[in-house]
Amino acid sequence: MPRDSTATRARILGAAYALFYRKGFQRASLDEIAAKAGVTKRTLYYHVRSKDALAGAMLEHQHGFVLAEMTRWMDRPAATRDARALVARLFESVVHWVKAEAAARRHWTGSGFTRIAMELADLPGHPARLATRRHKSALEAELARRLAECGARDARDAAAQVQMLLEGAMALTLIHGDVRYARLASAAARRLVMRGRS
Amino acid sequence: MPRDSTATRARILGAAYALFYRKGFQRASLDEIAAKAGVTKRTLYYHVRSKDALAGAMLEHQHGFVLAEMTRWMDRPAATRDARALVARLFESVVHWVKAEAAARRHWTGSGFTRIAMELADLPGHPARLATRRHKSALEAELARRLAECGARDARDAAAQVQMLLEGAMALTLIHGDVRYARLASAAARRLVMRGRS
DNA sequence: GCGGGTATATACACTACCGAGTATACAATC
DNA sequence: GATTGTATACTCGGTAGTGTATATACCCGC
Repeated sequence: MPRDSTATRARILGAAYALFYRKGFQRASLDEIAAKAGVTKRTLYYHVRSKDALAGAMLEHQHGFVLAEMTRWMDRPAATRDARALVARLFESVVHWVKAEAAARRHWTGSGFTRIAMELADLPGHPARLATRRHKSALEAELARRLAECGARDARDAAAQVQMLLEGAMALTLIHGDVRYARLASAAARRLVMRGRS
Repeated sequence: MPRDSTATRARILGAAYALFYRKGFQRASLDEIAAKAGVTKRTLYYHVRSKDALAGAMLEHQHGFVLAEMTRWMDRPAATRDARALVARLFESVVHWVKAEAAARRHWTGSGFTRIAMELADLPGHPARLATRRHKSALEAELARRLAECGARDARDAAAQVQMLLEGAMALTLIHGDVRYARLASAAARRLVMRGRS
C-alpha cells in the first residue's frame, strides 16, 4: 500500500462531493473532480469503478456528516423535552445554512441528496438513488425516535410530515431564493407536532 | 409562412417536455427531441435559439396545462367552500397521478419544474429557472386566493405551507417510490388549514 | 388574377469539442 | 520483487451548434 491510499480516497470523495453538489451529477466532470482532488483521472479510476459508483460512494460518505450535523443541532437541552423546540431547532439549522451561503455570496442550493435523486429520477436503481433512500430513511427514523422521546403523538407519522416540510422548504427556498419559506415551514411543523384534536 | 409553423413549434415543445421530463435537462439530447418531434435539428434551431431557451419555452408552455389541471381538481363544489376539502382534492390529484404512472409500469418522477430547478441549482438566471419561479408563484397565488375564499385563516401563509407539503410529498414519493407520503402530507395540510389556536 | 420576389421554414451534412473510460508504463512501500 | 498506487497519453462516442441549399406560402405591382 504505497503512499496513503485512504487519504487519497478521502480527497477524491471530498472533491466529488464539492463538484457534484455545485454542478449536479451530469455536469460535474471526472476531469474536474480529479483535478480538484489533486489526482489524475487514472488514479481516480483506481479507487472507483465508474462515475455512477463514485456518486453513490460520495453520498454514503456524506451521510455520516449530515446526520452528525443534524444531531448537533437537535441536542439542545430544551429540544430533548419539547417536540416544538425540537423541530424549531431543525428548521433553524436550515435558516442558518441559507444565511451562511448568502454571506459567502453564494446561492443556497438545498440538499445534495435530494437534488441528485431528482436529476436521476428515471434511474431508481442507481447507486446514488439507493444512498439517498438510505439517507432520508435514517434521518426520518432518527427524527421519529426523538419525537417519540418528547412524547409527541403519532411520532412516526409526524416525523414523515416534518421531513416533508423540510424538503418542501428546501425546494422553495432554492426556487425563490427566499428564506421566508424556511420560517413558514418551521411554524407549520411546530403546529403539527402540537398536541391537539386530530 | 410556409407549412404550419405554429403546429411545428407545438410539436417541438411537446417533444421537449416529454424528453426533458423523462431524462432531465442535461441528459435529454436535442437530437432525440428533434427526432421525437419529427423534425431535423436544423429546423429545431430555427424555432429556438438554444437548448437553454428551449427548456424555458417548454416550461412556459407547460405552465398553462398544469394550472388548468390543478384548477380542474379544485373546482369541486365542496372544495370551494371548505378549505380542508380544497387541500384534500389537491393531494388526491397527486395520489391519482402517482397511481396512474404505476399502472403504466412507470415510476412517478414528480414535478418537471422542480426537477429542472434542482438540476440547474447553480444557475439562478437560467430561462428554465425563471419559468419555474413564475410557475410556482402562480400556483401559490391561486391557492392563496382559493383558501381566502374559503375563509381560511392567514390564507397567504397557509398557501405557502401547503405548497411546501406538496413539494415535500413529491420529493419523498420520488425518493422512496411510496404513495404513503402523499397521504400523510394531505393529513398534515388539512390540519394546517383548520381553524384553531395559533 | 398572376408572375415574381421575399420572408419564412425545412433538410442534409458537417464541425468542434468535451467527457467517460482505458492501455501501458512507472513509482513507492513492504 | 511483488503488490499496490499514480502518471502520461490515448480512444471513441455523443452532443450542442452551424454553413449551405432548397422548398413553401404570402404579397405586390401590374
